[in-house]
Amino acid sequence: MDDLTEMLKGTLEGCVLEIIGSEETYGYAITRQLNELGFADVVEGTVYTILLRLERNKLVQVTKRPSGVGPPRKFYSLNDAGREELAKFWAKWQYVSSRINKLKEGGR
Amino acid sequence: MDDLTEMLKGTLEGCVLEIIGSEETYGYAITRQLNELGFADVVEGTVYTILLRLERNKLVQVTKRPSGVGPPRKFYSLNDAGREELAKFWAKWQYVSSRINKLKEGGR
DNA sequence: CTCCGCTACTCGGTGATACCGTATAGTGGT
DNA sequence: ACCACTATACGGTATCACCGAGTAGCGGAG
Repeated sequence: MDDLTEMLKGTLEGCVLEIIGSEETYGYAITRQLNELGFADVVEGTVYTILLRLERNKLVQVTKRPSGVGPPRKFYSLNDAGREELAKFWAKWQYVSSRINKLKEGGR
Repeated sequence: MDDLTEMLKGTLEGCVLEIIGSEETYGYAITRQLNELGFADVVEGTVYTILLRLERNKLVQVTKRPSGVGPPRKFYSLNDAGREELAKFWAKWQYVSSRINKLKEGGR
């Protein structure tokens, strides 16, 4: 599958929110999860920029813990604002994807 | 539904391609179709930038015709490259939306 | 012991895209 | 004469994913 970056705009951040929401985790591991999920070309730098943005926007709680196999990890979990944002993301996704699928099926 | 613009990045162009692919039409009418389809906040300016880009990328054939109710209209139809691009768009959409839905259903 | 590889995060800069506001212009109604 | 609707163009903006280089900790191969 060739370049998906443009189509991921606005959705990748939501995916990261979902991953954090289901389990407290950290940037490097999130990148690996996204890769295994099929977003093979997503690299660390991209995920870290998203995480820093989430932190700046106060949607996550951050805890730094030593790793044992490398530098310390920054663990992220959602706060109330983050959970609200996640819910809004899925509502938008539901809305947009249903309209696009309707267009695809010739719904006009 | 609040602001969808970020989520439409990378998909709105595909939607316009689909609309053009199903019927030869012009910018103003495409905007109205998108609005009726549920993308209520998409305005003319946005559609015209997409159309100019499609033209620049040689994905469409353009014919100018008088209107009778206003200035002349530029009618767009897909050429071979445009049809190919449209097929690629739907393949990408299928790929991305299925992965995101899997993530949503807790597929990890 | 030094180099390499894997883990792990930061940050400045780039390119693509949708959006906004404004301008231009044709037609018809008041 | 003005306004509303139709119709297109264009310069500037914000946001986002991406890229590349840098920093840093740990363990194993040579």
